[in-house]
Amino acid sequence: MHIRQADRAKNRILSAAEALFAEKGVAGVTLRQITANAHANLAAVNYHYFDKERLAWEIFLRRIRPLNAARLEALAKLEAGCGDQPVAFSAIIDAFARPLFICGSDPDGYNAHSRRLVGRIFTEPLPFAPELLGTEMQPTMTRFAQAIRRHAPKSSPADFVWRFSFVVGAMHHALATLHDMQARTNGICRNNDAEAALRNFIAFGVQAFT
Amino acid sequence: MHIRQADRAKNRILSAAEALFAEKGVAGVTLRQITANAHANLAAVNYHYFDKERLAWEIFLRRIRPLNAARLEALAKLEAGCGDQPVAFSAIIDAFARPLFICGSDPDGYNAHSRRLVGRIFTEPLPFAPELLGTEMQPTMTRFAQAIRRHAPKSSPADFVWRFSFVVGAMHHALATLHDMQARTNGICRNNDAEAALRNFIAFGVQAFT
DNA sequence: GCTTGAATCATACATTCGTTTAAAATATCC
DNA sequence: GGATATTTTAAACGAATGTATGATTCAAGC
Repeated sequence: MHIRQADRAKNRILSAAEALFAEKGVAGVTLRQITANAHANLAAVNYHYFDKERLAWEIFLRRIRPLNAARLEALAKLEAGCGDQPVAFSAIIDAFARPLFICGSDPDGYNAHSRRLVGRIFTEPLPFAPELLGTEMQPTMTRFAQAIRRHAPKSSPADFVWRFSFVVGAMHHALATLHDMQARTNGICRNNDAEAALRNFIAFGVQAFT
Repeated sequence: MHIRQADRAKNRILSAAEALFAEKGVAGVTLRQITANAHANLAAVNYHYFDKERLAWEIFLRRIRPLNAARLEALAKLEAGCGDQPVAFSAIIDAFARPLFICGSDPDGYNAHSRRLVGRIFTEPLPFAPELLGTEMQPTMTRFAQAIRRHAPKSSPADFVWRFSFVVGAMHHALATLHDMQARTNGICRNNDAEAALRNFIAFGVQAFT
């Protein structure tokens, strides 16, 4: 039943637009490019997503929401799992970063383009960026900031916040540039090597807070 | 002599466009917005800069070129200054970051918008981005990577390259989001506090490589 | 098989985009 | 101060943009 031909175009548009937005930014992509890559009609975007802005909103939300849910769930499971004994610090960083580099339980085609898209979130200039960051990202950020601060050597609030910001920046920059690592490292790193990125980032993040 | 009224519009366009590009990205800004903010005529952009792309090119180059020159000069002076004794490691990170956060000898109106613009360089999707990064950024990057690697405990080439990439990412993310720190740190940090950002980043960078 | 609702399609709309033109204004130099 | 070069201006251009329209095709239920 219901291998609906109906939502095929709708989903093709979602994938094509995600890839294009990740490469060129939302403002740098036209609906005609999207529908051409998706092998769909121009009017299909407005039919299925009302307008370009809501399409972008849905694309970002489709990734951010399950990602942050996975991060919070991993952190909760972590803190609940080991009773009163302190949580392994690297496990917190892992819970923070792994869903961004390697998709967890909610694949839905999470790929290199998705990573690059998520890496754009903080710098992509969108009308709904403040709301998106405020409602979807900020709670997870403060939640992890608290967890990290609890398990790391104390420093002044300002020092800690700066450090946290740097670590987040390193992570998102890595996501946004993972597709181009080979050229920028003179061939030492491979492109889109998410496993290596995650492994190295965890070590990096652990050290940053200790 | 020659306080030319002539290039006033030319310079006003440069400043207005830099601020707008920093906020909304190149693709998200129209020539009409630029010329309106610059109190100049629409045709002035094409007259003084030929087209929008060359305007963007000049804007990025105006910042990157003196910045990288200042960084390389600071590093050279550092290595020449202390004979055979090892260079203070924090001084290398300082030479790397200071020209980005606080303008050195080549002000020319370097300000909060300039920082945000420079912070965009790695993620801004421009036709000339590969060339810009390759010819202007890459040499400085490899030069500092060598200097850092020489004065830091040895690690495998891959590990070091990952770490270097993370540090660069942290730096550029900080530049790109410095304007919005107060909201994202629940009021702990001030907006556009470049001195605090630099101070904290140096400590962060030193630790990342030791 | 026919009807109904949804999806796709070709096409056109009104704006807005970057760019061009040519005249008006301004600065520069002898 | 008048000739010359440079800059600014208003107006318009074609092309490209997001969106809307109405017909057509498709899938499903009775």
